[in-house]
Amino acid sequence: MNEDINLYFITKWKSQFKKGLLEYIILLLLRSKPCYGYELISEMNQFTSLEIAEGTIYPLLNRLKKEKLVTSEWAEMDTGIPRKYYKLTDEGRAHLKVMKEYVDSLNLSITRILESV
Amino acid sequence: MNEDINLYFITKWKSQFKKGLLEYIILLLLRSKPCYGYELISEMNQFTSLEIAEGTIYPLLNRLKKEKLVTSEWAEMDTGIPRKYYKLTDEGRAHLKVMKEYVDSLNLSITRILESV
DNA sequence: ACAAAGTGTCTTGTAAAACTAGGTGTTTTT
DNA sequence: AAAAACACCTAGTTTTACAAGACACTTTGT
Repeated sequence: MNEDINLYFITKWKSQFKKGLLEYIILLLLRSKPCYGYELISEMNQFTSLEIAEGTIYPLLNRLKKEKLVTSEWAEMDTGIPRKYYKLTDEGRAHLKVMKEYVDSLNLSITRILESV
Repeated sequence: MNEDINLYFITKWKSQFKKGLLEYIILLLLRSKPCYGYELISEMNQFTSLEIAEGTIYPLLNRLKKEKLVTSEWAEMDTGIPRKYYKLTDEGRAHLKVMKEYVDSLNLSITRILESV
């Protein structure tokens, strides 16, 4: 059935498809509670089929912090390694709202294309 | 209401968000009938809020052609400038199917996050 | 008749982000 | 004691959207 599928193309495409989506999902995951980086990776694995590398998430979180969409705070644990918790700011919440509207409108557009074309 | 929104961030994010999505939508638009580049730009404007530049679509179409997901053919017009029509191949259709499944599954994931987190 | 806007394709160079492939150190499991 | 999992980070590579052009023909407005 899928003998014609160029996996190299699909893999590359998936990687490109992630761009922007990842930022959106991270902010979405931070909506209800602060999370630390490693935790976000496992939440991502739990909720989606997206595999996110550590080399991806830490620069991404730093970007969000620089843009003031999140703040970060070290948390000493009773046991285990200290964790850096990231928390959504009011500004981040406002941006997330705009992003959600954009994503929703595009989804609607795609539905329209699927139905009419 | 939106005085806190960093438009530079949103613009950059939207551009990143397009990556991969654009390839998907172009293939989607080619499902039912061959189109030429300029036509795809206007269809894109008609169906979505995505603005696609000419400098974006022609390299993209060439990429799809190199991957054999589309073929192209010049068409002389009775009047007007010749057009290069792009047509989805069987291979392209198969890839589109895989891509649609991926997009759908991610949409489901996002819905799950929105509902549960 | 002439200018402007629209139609149509294409190229070059730049910016942004995911990923690979590392590094560091701690804690838990085997 | 060794291996795996936990937890953070960085540098360099690859890919792609986009800006800013070039080129050429056709239609519209004055």
